[in-house]
Amino acid sequence: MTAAVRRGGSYTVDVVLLTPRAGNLALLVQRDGVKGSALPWAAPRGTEVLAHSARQIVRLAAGADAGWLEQLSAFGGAERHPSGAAVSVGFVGVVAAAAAEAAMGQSGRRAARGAQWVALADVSGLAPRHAAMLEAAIEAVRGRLDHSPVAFKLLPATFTLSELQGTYELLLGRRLHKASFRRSLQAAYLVEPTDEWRSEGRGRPAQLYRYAPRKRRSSRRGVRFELLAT
Amino acid sequence: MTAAVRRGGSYTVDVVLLTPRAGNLALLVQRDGVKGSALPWAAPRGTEVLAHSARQIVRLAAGADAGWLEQLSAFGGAERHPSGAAVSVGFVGVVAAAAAEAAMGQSGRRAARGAQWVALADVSGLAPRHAAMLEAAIEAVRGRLDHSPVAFKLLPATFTLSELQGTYELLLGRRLHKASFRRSLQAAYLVEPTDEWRSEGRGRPAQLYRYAPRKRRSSRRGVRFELLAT
DNA sequence: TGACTTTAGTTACAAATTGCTACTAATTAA
DNA sequence: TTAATTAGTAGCAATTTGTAACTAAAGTCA
Repeated sequence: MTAAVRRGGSYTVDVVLLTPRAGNLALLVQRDGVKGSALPWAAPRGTEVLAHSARQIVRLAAGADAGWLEQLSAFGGAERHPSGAAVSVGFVGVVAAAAAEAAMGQSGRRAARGAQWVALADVSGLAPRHAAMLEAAIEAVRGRLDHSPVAFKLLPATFTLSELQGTYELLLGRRLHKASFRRSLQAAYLVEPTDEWRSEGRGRPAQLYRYAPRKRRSSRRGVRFELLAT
Repeated sequence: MTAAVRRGGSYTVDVVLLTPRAGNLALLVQRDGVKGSALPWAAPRGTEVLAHSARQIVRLAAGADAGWLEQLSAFGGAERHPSGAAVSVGFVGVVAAAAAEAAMGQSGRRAARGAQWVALADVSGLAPRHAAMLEAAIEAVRGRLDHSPVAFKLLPATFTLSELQGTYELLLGRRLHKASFRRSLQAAYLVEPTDEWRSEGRGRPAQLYRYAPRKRRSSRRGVRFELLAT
């Protein structure tokens, strides 16, 4: 694969794949021998649709499908890629906890050899370009949280509102207020209650909801200058 | 240039460059002979920093520097590029009206031959990949208007608040309310008044302002579900 | 001159949104 | 039973937003 890149001077597609794990975010890395970790990547030939390449990389490396997958941007220049490719197209994706676990389990292992989930805090030894992609990925997830169903794709088909809020807090890296969160959620018509309840140890049982967005118009509001001094 | 792309199987960098013109947005296109229009592009060799390539393309094609320039994403797959390249990295940029005019003028022409500004409504004959880039560029500008000083870079160094609001309206494609716009602007500490006033025909003269963002913390608010049903 | 038009800029207020505290509800543990 | 723990709701003060109506300073024209 590396040889193909060098010969053709082609490009690579690389994926930052995230999953929740023990209350934190974990990243899928490939560990080959003694060398550091790397994001899963490939060097597609010809005119394949970029998103297809990315989906294929996820399937091969994680042994599961990404619930959400979106392109970041292209990375090039001085920051080096493990393959030596001049340009790399980055993608971010998320995999639900259950799917990630299943593919890694001893029994039905479908993930690639050498692939493993590592807590974000413990990630080290990435090539410069991969480190840049990881940073861009976190920022992209936070920026698109309002407009993409990222959080919902990190959860199973039914979930409690506390789990949903916890996912938002995990991705945003800050706490949210319960009442405000639910009020905003209600106004957005994004979930509908099932008639199931889950009793998880102590405390009052929580009602399960499913993601079922109803059509509505986007609210056109005035401008909001979030622009900060450089 | 096309030959180089075919031989190396390399990538291209393409730029969607916009400027205000007669109350509308205009796009910089290259018209070569009878064939349709194309966005300005290049096929950098080796490990050049992508943003540098983009800046160079702007300078050569428009004969001026972009006031703001940001990467969109990579485009590949079935949508064809004029060069036949497998992947293209798109950029969006804006040029202030004055700079764009100066470079195109008969006297000090520094823009490339065949380059011309065309009103967005009149653009036609773009290759599929370039059409996709243009669409993505408009969306990107609207999405980043709150976080990037795009509008300010479209204006001269000093401007009236009505001109600034008009620029926002042009980019967003919808009207804004005067009092609300000014209130938000004030709260963001982005501009400061000069002691100059401009009298433009009839009506009360307007005070000139300059872009001078003051440091402030980004407001951390609760979540906002802008997510719409697909 | 003085009424009218045009554009700039401000004020004021009702309506909607938000942050937050304090409550009630339903369960397990002791 | 009582305490602890988690789910969910109510209500209210504070802030933000949409909007109409105002004042201000210029030009136009009878």
